[in-house]
Amino acid sequence: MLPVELPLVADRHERADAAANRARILRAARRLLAEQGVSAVSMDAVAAAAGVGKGTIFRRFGSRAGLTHALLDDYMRSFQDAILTGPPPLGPGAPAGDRLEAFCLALVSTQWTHMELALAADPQPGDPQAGAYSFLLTHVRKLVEQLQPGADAGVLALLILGAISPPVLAWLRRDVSSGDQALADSVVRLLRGITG
Amino acid sequence: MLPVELPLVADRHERADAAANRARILRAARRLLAEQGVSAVSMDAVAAAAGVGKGTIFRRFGSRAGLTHALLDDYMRSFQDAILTGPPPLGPGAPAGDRLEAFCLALVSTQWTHMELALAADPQPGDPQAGAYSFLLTHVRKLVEQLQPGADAGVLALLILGAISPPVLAWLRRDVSSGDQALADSVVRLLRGITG
DNA sequence: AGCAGAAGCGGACTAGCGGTCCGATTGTCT
DNA sequence: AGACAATCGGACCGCTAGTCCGCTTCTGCT
Repeated sequence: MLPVELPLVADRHERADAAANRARILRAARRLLAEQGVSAVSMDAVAAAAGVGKGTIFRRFGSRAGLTHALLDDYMRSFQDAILTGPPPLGPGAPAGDRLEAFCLALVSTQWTHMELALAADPQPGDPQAGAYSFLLTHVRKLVEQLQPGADAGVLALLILGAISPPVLAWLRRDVSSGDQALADSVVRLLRGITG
Repeated sequence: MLPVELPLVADRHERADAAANRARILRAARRLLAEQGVSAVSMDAVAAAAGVGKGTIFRRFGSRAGLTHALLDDYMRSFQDAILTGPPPLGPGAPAGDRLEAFCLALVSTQWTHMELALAADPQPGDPQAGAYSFLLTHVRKLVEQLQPGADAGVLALLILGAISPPVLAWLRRDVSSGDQALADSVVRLLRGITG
């Protein structure tokens, strides 16, 4: 399940104006998302902010989900790198329990930082765009397989990712007045059932 | 946080035709949801299926969220009763750990049965309609407080409910080929970090 | 350099959504 | 029976994601 070859990385021969427009679209979308929140990121709004026609966006990214996915790639790629080749405990080399804990805390932290984007990109069941998500899922499943050989690792992995999914974090940020430390403690505590 | 007085239970004097229409709307919505899935339940579709005008639905239920909430009340009410006054371990009387486990398994089972509805009613952060959800949250929080006095129970409760949230279950049903028993085992295993 | 054809572009257009509004209708109480 | 308020229906609004196609612009070849 290696890097999944995230799409749209540049066709062999992309025209210069097309490349420039893609960059402008991504920049505009990111700015809108950061400044006005997810509800402000309609395709029309992005097109207007980027100074291109709506057709251009759809030609480039296919759909709203495709654009979201492209935005996600940025920091997901570095997250994947940290897991696959970075230093322990996030990267290889540490015991599975430590890696699982580090992974969950890092994912929480990343999603917390990019909350608006994480919410927008939260994959719905059946979403064929779920490539990045399935990378996370596979990683967790492998760690759980080592930690709990008798369990159904696929199911457990899904439960774990659900516990720290973007909607949950968004609820937390809104309605629960707890520090980051309380959140980290809680995640670790919940994982103790798995990490042993 | 008692039963939250679920709304729309019948005004003091509701005209007979209005009551009949409300029943027809709910019946039609339930049928559409079961037969065609959540994406088929637009307000226009419900109106057509119920044989009433769209205005009637909005007069009755206020909004799409209100209608969803009304649909939810049905089985949520009995679920609340089972928790507040039913026999242990779901109801009062059993140790907190057993109650938490029983609660989670029962919630999974209920949502599994009413998957389409549960998905449609899954509250978004900041949703003022989240009354039924906040009942569940409070219940879990209280149990966690007993089990883990040192922890931030509010945060943990949210994480636990996130792990068995409707989107997670929907993913499971779609993409993971595991029996119900594997799911129950996994839930119990994850909770072991909390139940001790 | 110039040209031809492909690639890209923009924005009018469509279908469908949740939600509003108000003239016409209907039930209810006296 | 009659009057009045509650209720109804569906046209209408603003908005969305996504499509389509005539026009423009870039680029590789000669």
